[in-house]
Amino acid sequence: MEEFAALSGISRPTVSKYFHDPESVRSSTRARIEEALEKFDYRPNIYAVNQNRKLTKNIGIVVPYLADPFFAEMARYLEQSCIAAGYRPSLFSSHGEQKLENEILDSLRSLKPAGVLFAPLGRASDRAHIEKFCAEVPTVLFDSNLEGLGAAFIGSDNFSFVSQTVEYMTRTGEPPSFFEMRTPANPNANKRRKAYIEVMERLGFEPHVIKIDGEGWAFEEIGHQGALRVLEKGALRTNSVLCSNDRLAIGFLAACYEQGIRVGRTEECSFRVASNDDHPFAKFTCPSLTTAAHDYDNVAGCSVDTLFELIESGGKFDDRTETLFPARLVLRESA
Amino acid sequence: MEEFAALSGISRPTVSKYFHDPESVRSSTRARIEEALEKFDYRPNIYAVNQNRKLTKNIGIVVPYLADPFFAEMARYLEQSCIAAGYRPSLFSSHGEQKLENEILDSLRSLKPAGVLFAPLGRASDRAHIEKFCAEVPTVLFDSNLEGLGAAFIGSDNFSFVSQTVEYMTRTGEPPSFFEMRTPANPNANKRRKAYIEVMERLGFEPHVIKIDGEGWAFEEIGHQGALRVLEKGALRTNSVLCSNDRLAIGFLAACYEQGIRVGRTEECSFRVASNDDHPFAKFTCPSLTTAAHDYDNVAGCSVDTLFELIESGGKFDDRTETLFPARLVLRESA
DNA sequence: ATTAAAACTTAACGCGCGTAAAGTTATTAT
DNA sequence: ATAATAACTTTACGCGCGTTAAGTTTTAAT
Repeated sequence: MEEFAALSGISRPTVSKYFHDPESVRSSTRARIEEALEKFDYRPNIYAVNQNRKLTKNIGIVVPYLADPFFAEMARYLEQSCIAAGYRPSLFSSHGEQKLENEILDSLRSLKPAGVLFAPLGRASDRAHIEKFCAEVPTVLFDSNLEGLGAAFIGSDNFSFVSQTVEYMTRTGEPPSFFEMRTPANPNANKRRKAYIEVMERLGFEPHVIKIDGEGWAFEEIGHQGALRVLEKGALRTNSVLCSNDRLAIGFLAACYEQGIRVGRTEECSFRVASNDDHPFAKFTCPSLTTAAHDYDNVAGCSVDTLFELIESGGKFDDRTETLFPARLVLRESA
Repeated sequence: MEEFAALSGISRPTVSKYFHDPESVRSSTRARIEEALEKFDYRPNIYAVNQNRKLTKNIGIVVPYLADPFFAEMARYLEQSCIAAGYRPSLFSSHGEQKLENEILDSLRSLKPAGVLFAPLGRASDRAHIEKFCAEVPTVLFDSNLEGLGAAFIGSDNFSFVSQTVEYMTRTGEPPSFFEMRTPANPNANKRRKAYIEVMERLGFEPHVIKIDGEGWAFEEIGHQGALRVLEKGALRTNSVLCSNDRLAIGFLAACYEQGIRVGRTEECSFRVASNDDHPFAKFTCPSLTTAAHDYDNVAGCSVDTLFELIESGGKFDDRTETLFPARLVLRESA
């Protein structure tokens, strides 16, 4: 930068000021710097820049499992929103591992981020570690709520998801069984089960929860295996199933197809499957998946907006807010 | 660090040495540092650490589109390999945009990475920009080859993919048409088309390439729309189709299902669909997708190994090598 | 015990930049 | 033209650490 300043004929502090905010220098100075910039194409080192600044433009984005298309899509949206707002996002995936999640948070401190958008692992998260992190770095939680942690939480209203799908299925056919993993990684899954039971009881039906075994993040495979077992045992009480999430449903549909069971809402079908999330590929399952869609835009948009507010208000909110967006029922062919 | 050194009773340079390599200090010193470490839990700032070091442990990983499960899976493997080797990976997605790809490379310089694993956009890449970057930073290209750029290229042998699928399909049924995007983003697509034509001619069949319209990375949707049009027009010469990649095939299968066309290799099916890639979800399509699988492990493993060699040999190879791994034909139900 | 080597400490500089203070020049207002 | 700002330059220090050189202590070898 010293060199570049000399070449442009401007002092280094002024050049530094220019890079912080081009509008903060006189237009004639700006012109000279930009002229030199074209000739020598210098760029400040973004990591050194943040070394001695209280407020950086860095934002950390942490998701639990990036190979899950839901989080990949979410991350894409969040990154682009941050860039549009003039921030520099850095994306991290915990790959489903607590150890990695902790390490990511630790190394995130070095980035001195202005704020962090954080979707925790959930059940596998190290609460104490995260609590400590949130106390030091302005953090907005999304997707998966850890009670009391972070300055705010933005997510989807699981009750809205399940009540819409259950009500739709019972209104247009038989009440569904609920298909889920025995030990779900994500707290949303628990809320969905509770919502299912509550809605079923309110409607005067007996809830029927099917819990399948399986660990990790290979939900399609777990759903597939689980569905084969359920179909084989004839463990279903009615002809309709509500899956806890779309990835399980993808596995369920594959199992039905293999078994020659026609799934759908038309007359020639013997079976109906619905789900929750509106996974990016839910439109392309066979049959296409009826599902309660996350309000992607609003959840992502509200998350970044909340973080920006948090940053502007000095990293602290008076009280922790929880914002939940309702689902939008997407009727396709499977139910 | 100054503080921490004082607290541990060891001089700062020695503490610094410890963090660089714990084995490089006497065991008694190491014990004292680690004791203090537990009491005060200090961590060096990873970005400041790299400031004044010629050789960092940072590795950049850049993929063209992270919301594509293929790249998500690849990135996961690469990240974990780097971590296992004691490096610190940073992951970036170009989100399909040249501008972003360029910016990522620019900001990657600030990281002073020991090396970069780079899957370029392909057709949309800014060759000159990448060339300049590769001249400064040790870079290994993977997945998508840009002739002459980077110290090495590791990818899959597209000819092996297509020859296996075409030969299998012709051997067990009718020769396939080839289904692809008119203007594919990725150079692999062009190689696959050429391979298809060559193999078909060698087998004595007339190649038949179906090009569908569409831009961007929403391949399922593009494949879906394209398939509907093709099926409507009856533009197929035989009852079998080879899709350029699995994501197009997922769209194709969805279209077939909607049209009531039974796809598969059994007798009651009127149609066969095969593809290339072995996308993580290819096992869960309906019917499950017969496809030529990338050798994920070897491509990813060889990419990191090559990069480590490159780093150890000072960032330069005598000549640029291109390593291609053959496909493994995965027979499932669709063909 | 003597000695050489290994490991350490102190001191100082460097990385690439932010930032504050004091002094100088340019611009705007009157 | 003059004064009051605004913007700039120079100087200097700080961030959090790597790294080197010179001197001191510890350890291992004879």
